[in-house]
Amino acid sequence: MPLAQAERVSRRKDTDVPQAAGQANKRGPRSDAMRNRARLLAAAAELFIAHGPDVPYTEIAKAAKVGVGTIYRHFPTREELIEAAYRSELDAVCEAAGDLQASRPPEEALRAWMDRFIEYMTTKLGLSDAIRAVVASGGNPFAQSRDKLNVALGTLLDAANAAGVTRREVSADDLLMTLSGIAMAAGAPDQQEQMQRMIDLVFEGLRSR
Amino acid sequence: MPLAQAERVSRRKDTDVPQAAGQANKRGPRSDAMRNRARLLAAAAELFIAHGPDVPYTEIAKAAKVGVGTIYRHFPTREELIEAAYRSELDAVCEAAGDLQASRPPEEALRAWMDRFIEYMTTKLGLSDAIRAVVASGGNPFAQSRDKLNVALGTLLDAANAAGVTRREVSADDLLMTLSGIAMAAGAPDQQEQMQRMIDLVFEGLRSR
DNA sequence: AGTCTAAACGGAATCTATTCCGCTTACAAG
DNA sequence: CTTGTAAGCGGAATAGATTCCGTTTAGACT
Repeated sequence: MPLAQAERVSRRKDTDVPQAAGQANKRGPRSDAMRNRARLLAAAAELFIAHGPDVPYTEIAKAAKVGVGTIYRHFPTREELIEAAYRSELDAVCEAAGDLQASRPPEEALRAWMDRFIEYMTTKLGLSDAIRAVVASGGNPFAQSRDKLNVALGTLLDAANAAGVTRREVSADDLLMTLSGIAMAAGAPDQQEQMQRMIDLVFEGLRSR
Repeated sequence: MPLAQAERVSRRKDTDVPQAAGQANKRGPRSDAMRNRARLLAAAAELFIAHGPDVPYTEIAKAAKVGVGTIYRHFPTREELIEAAYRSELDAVCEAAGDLQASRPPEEALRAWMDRFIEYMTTKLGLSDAIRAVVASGGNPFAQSRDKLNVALGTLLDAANAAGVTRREVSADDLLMTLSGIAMAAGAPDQQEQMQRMIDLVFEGLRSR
């Protein structure tokens, strides 16, 4: 049972290093490591599009000209790899928040973004059982992206709050997780109808009365 | 990519057989098959409790004195096996609906059952990433159980509707799926707090205004 | 009792995931 | 320009999942 998974050290300065605190941290990632990571990402993105998210690691490794071990080193789980490969699209979802906010009334903008997010989840991530499992599995669903998403959604939510259409008690993160849940539970992009109804349900719960 | 999964024929009379309709159906399952299935279930339940939901198939097969092939024949996915093994507990959840309804006002009963259901999901199913994935993945989350759950929840929902505390538009199945989603998204039985807030959110959406 | 057929079986064969570790290399310090 | 060393690497080895197919058997029919 792979409960505790290894964590790569990132280059952030003040991560919880066991030793003394506040010391300038070790060394950055090596250049070849960065090269490999980039090549891996490129190869993976290509293969995912071509053959779905279940392509064997050996294939990806071969395409990227690295050993399988290297994949695991950079992306301990398949989902992290998938997430990273799709990161740019997720970013687009986040950016959409700004546009929506600028072009529509708060309530509508919020709702539209919710739909957009779910669409992303079901389309891109929905392809894979595995990724659902991980998005689901506790801790840090979309790792780095979660923060960004929270900011995006938070903005919309604040606006809606300010406009008095939603209850302030609901946090962006709770809403985000609930939406993820819906995406996962509803499954494939069919189920469209049920999914809409589920979002409606949540949206209703969000609304101030 | 294991998208379309084989389906066993059940002994129900009028399942969607491709051939001519309304004809008395083929033959029932063979006696040895039923024996094996029962033994498999018993062995699996025991091993799941003892070693978690990830016990290798070979172990289960050995314990049940069958070949691995037989496991796959009866339960094409690990999750179906797990679900079947835990069926009785799920039934208990369904039955709880009756008790709750008898002992509490509709709104409270409904809410309590929602909590109960989530508890089941996170406790029993929450153990395994894999099962979340499948519960999630499209089609028929908990197969046969889904019906039973819908009936149970439906009863409570009807009562709440009758009492005027909830909006009639929300169907039991939509609610059920939304709850599953929450259970999956929230992950482990920690996250308790966030989960409660998410349920609150949905419950609020359910309430008539 | 004997025969026939579809259902069911088992487990070897195959495929993929994941770990592990000895070798290689970037790069900082001297 | 050396050299020391931790970071990084590859891929063989291991372990488990899943498929496949030749063999066995329940049970219907005679």
